[in-house]
Amino acid sequence: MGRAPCCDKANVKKGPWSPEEDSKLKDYIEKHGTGGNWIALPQKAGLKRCGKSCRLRWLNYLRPNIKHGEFSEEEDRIICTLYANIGSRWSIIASQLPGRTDNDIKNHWNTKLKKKLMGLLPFESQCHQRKPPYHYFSHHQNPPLPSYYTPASTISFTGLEPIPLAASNSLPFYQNHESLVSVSPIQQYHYPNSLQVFGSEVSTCNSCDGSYSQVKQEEMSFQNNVSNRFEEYCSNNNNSFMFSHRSINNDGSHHECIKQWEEKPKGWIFQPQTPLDYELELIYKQLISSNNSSSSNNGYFSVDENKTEEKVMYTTTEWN
DNA sequence: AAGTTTGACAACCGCGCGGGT
DNA sequence: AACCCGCGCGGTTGTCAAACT
Repeated sequence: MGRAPCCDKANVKKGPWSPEEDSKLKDYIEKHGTGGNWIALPQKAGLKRCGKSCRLRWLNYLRPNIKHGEFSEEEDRIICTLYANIGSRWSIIASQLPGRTDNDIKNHWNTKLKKKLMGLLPFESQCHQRKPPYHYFSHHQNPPLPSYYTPASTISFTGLEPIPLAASNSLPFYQNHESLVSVSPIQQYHYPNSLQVFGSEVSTCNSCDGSYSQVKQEEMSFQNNVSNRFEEYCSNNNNSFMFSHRSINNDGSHHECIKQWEEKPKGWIFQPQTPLDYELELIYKQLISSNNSSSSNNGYFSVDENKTEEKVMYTTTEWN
């Protein structure tokens, strides 16, 4: 037997609140208070609403000193710091931000801050979670991704052309006629003086058939080509970067390769520039840390456990 | 201009906790 | 100790407007 409903669902109004309902609720509470009983309140206030609905409306919208509108950089920073430490305890986080409600913060996190964080995650982690960080494209000439990243099913490296970027200090992108390799600058922080190249999430490689050797050669050639371009870039920018990647063969073994995006996404770049960006980077590091200590869901983001091996490989490889 | 997609926000739902009996 | 019940929380869904195609 389930729990008895808190109200008669058939006789309560649902959906958006009208100004009249807001007025009734506000007037009643200002005169009489909540009386410590939300269930009984709607009837007393003359509202055809569930008590829980009234409570939510009051707490999130009608009560005095509620702050609406844009979150400040400082508020974002506090949210990120607290989230990194305690996770999605929205009520606790809200208690540190006067005028903000837990619902408000939760929505803000889900619609903005989390997406920003997702822009810092390695590609493999992003593939199973959220949409690409579209807003980071605005700084560059590269057009946005047309849709979700999709796994590459073929590998064909015949050419390699750098993709010009608007910002002269941005890291380069490289592509051949079917694939594109991007660089994840965030790795620079997780592994000092190192970077990794990453592409599609494909976990098996069709280079495992009879033509393996040839494709492997092309892969290595492509990788070397990118490597050379990269070293050139790095030496021009006084940095020392290395990159690599592995694919999982059909038999479960690994081999080194550069991954690709089949739909020719033009890549994205994120470089920390503000205190908030560094807060997000902190969360990113903690995610990596928790990924290393446990192969299961870290509690912040759901991660496909089938990808754990690859994910850990990314985060434990030493680059010198 | 119309249809579709995306983003932001509001609201709902179900569960666990804790106080009262 | 066991049960009931309301509250609060976090996850999820719904709605609507703006942006995009």
